[in-house]
Amino acid sequence: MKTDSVVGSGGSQISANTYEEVAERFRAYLATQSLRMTRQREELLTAVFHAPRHFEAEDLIKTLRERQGHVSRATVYRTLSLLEECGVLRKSLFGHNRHFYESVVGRHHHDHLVCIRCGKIQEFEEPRIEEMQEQICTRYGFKILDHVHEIFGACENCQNEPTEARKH
Amino acid sequence: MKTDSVVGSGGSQISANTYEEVAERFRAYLATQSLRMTRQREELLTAVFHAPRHFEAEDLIKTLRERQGHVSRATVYRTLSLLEECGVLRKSLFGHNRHFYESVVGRHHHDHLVCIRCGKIQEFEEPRIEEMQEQICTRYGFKILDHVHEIFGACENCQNEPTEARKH
DNA sequence: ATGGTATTGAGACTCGTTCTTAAAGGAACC
DNA sequence: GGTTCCTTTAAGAACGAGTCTCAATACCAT
Repeated sequence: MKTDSVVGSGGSQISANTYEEVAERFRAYLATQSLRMTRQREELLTAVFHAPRHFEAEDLIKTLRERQGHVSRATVYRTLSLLEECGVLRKSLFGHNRHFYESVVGRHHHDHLVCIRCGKIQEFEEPRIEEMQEQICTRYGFKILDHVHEIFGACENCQNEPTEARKH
Repeated sequence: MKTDSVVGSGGSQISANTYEEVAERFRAYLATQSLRMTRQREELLTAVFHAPRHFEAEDLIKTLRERQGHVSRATVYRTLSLLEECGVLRKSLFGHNRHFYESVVGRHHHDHLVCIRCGKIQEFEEPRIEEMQEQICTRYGFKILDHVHEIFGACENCQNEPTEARKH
């Protein structure tokens, strides 16, 4: 996996890599699994490439529905999983229940500060935390496959807004 | 919130605090919200107190169903949220979708290594990570309310098991 | 072009969770 | 104790995200 090229923080497109590079990686992965490149998978890849930095599965479904080339819900979910498996996408938490995806090709690993009021997502990078994670896993003989590290709270703008009262 | 008494790692009961202390905290919270202590809420609290360290909402529903004092599903979820709000319970991730709860009264903050094969949960404490989190939030003017830091992977025992092949 | 897979769409289904509604239960006041 | 005014409850319907089923269709190596 190459993750050495870097992207400035704050952009809204997914990656510094070209569509062709990403498509190539996907195609290669499909080949290793004896899976095929189809019209739907290609269309999805394009949609993902043009999606905002952080998007939810339903967004993608909606986007694809609006175009002529319809792709079914099941296929969207199936393909998102494939893209996750081959390291093109990463799935994160948007609040305690919802998920969002983001493209990771050509980007450094990072985690998120999620504002629970306005939904804003701020990325952060902290290699020292990653390193400590590794140490912890070593300590317990645990083989790390994946992790979720999301911080929920209020972004600068939302801290001043009044809080809602409990509704009975 | 007092969280200064400590509990050894590995026990299966939830906390060093007595039931009365926890009940008192809950009652106090209810009072501040003009909510009432009811038979159901009391029964749930007892069930939570006797639940294993990490449990899911459905476990609790099942447990309560087996006793005479039945509590409805909706009430269980409502009460779990209340217990979370008042700092008695914490909700964490058990795999990318499922949730589990654990009691936090009288316990140090910790996070989890979750084995995705056998489901074993290993707790870990790393104050330096927490501290860095704080720093990051300060850097972005973010007010942290909550965080999720779960590491998924294979525990020592499960690392040797063969992996399953893709099913088409 | 053929054949053997892989893939797809549509909708049924699951699962965890929340909502709705009428009925029952507290609490405060008389 | 009775009245009044909430709050709470149970049961099941509803919800939303995601998965499964399966017959029809698309790939692609030959």
